[in-house]
Amino acid sequence: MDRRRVRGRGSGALMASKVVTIEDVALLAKTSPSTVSNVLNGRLDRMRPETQERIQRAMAQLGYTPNQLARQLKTGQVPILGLVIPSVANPFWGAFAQCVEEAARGRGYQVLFGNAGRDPAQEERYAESLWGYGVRGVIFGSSPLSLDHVQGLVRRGLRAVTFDRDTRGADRGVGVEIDSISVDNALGARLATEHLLALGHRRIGFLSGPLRTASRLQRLEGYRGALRAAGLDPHPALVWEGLPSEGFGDVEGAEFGRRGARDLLGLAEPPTALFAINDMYALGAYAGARDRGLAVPDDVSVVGFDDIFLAEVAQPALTTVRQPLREMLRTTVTMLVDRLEGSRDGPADHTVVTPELIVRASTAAREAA
Amino acid sequence: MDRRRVRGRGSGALMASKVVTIEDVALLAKTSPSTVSNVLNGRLDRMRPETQERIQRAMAQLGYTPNQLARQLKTGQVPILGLVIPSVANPFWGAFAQCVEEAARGRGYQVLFGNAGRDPAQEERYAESLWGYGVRGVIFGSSPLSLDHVQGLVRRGLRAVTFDRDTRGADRGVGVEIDSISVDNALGARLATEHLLALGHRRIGFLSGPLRTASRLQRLEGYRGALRAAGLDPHPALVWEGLPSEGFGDVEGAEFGRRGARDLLGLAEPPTALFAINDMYALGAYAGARDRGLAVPDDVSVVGFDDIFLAEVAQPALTTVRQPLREMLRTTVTMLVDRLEGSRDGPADHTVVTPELIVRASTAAREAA
DNA sequence: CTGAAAGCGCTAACAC
DNA sequence: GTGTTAGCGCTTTCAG
Repeated sequence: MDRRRVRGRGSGALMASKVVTIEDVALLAKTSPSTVSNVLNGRLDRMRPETQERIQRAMAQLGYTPNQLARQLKTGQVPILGLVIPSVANPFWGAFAQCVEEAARGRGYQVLFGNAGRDPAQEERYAESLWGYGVRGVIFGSSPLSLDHVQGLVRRGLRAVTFDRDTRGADRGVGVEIDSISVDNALGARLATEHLLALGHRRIGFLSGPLRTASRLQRLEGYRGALRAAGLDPHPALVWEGLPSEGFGDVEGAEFGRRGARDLLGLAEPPTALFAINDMYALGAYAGARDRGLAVPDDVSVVGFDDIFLAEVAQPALTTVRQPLREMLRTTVTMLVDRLEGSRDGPADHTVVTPELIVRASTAAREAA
Repeated sequence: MDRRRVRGRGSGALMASKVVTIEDVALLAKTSPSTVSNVLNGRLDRMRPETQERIQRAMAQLGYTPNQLARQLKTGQVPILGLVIPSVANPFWGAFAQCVEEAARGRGYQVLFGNAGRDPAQEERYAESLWGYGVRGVIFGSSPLSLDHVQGLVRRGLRAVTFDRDTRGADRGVGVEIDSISVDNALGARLATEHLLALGHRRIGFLSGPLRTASRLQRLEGYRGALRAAGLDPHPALVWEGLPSEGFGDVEGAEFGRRGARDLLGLAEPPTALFAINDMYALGAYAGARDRGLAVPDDVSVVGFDDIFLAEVAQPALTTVRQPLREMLRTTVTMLVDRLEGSRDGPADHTVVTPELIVRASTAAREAA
């Protein structure tokens, strides 16, 4: 019983907290720890119903909560999925995290997340620390181009899935197993650009932050490809990349979009339409257009990417390329958990899903002008 | 060395993962586990520099990551803060989580979050499971009116802080220690309402989801108080509460706001201004007004609450009551961590911070009509 | 300065 | 059926 004494001591002493253990329960229920453990693990067939009941009463009475730490120290891993994303403050990643959480819950897992702001060093630190907590599966949302920083962990047994990042190249290089899932970014960009082209636009701006991400590069390619296919020459001046030094603008996506739109629309020969790298940028572009005294879609058309829920509420409702987040993330979690639990094996899987253009009110035919 | 063998086995076997332990490091560095432990814990004064160096080399060579689980099994708690919020998909809570994460990181803590959708049972489940992981401090974002569901845990030693929920009453009732921090909701609502009143509005709608939260009730009171102070009689028909059965509309806040605005603006004697319970509702109200063929602010003025980053980007920019989230959460984390680490003690603290009205473009003087 | 040993709370053999 | 025991990887006295 003296185990009950206050624990914390020494400098920075952690505060006391009385902890009820399996042994306390066993004592009260007049049985042994292992039997209690058996009820914890659902092996009820190994005891008389009355024993079980006694134990359950004891647990309730003491307010017993199993110590997962101890439990997992044995099994070697915890039912937690790590989630590394640029920033939850961005509605897209917020929704992302939510979907992951729902899917994980369905499989009995919880989610430990970290904002890494797309900094590889930060991502690595997270992955390391997650590993330390017994987390054996992590999802990387929109990772930097290289995945070198997690290779070590992966080689040690970390199961990872990247979102929005086809890891096929990386795999070959180092021979590690990294599943990936992503939308067909090039196709999405092409759809968006073709839509604008069909509306008669010829000068189409590409609004993006630094192109340091696989998906962004692919979107740029899709945009260029569509332009070329239409016999147009992609003009570099119409591609706005922000200032590399300023980070990715995940939190301030809208602010970046605003600035970019303002810049692009201030050109001598301004674009009549803007394709934004994502919806936050697109929404920012609305404000940028307003700053220039231009109206969407009358003076400029705007297309986004992602179809976050704000796209529909926006004024005007945003035309955008939808990626089926919820479904994709359900798949992601399934892949990951299956790998963790050993029910899935074999080479890395690279799922690519097809995006869809959602036409709303932010795009219109080019003015006769 | 045979410890290195594959671990997983039995049904649902967890996959193998070779784990490097402190002992492996000690072996390679030709020293003892306790000395390695000492370098892990920064007690470098207890060894010769060369020993330390040997150890560090060994750790690097083996790719050693300390097992936090084991470590914390000893100390009894992990440097993780629990965060229970309605839904990260809501930009307000996303930003909230982000701020908490930043502040926590500054103190060496990570964040484990759960979406509880304001369901007390779900909140309790989270708190329980968090406790099981050794999490001893949790932040509850906008909790339900009653905190009974976590009292048990709190009595066992859980440190909690509630956001947006003054727990003074609860404290007295059960004698537990729950710190709280919130904005002065009544004042905020009053500021918003008075602003509208000053602009000449007399029929002001109150747009909210179910009033099952302390903060929402307080905002309603502030609104009513301001109306009465102006000699106006708060009309119940102008208070829109949604359908209780539909949940709080955290994810779909905007959708709720839209519906509510549509309802209110469809009344025989429609309001000329709307005070929304939060910015998401307010943004939704823009769409609702549009649905009725009304323009903001020309036909209806709209005021929000929170000042999420979208408020500024919105079209028109939203007039709103700002709560200084980042600062509040820094305080919250400080309070909590101080309690956890024993450097703060004593009775529960109830911080109430003063909100500020930010006037932007969504409010205008009432038309002569 | 360094090492040996005793647990933290739980699980999983293996006896009884 | 139920209890005993030996660790999981680490920290922490307490001896050397």
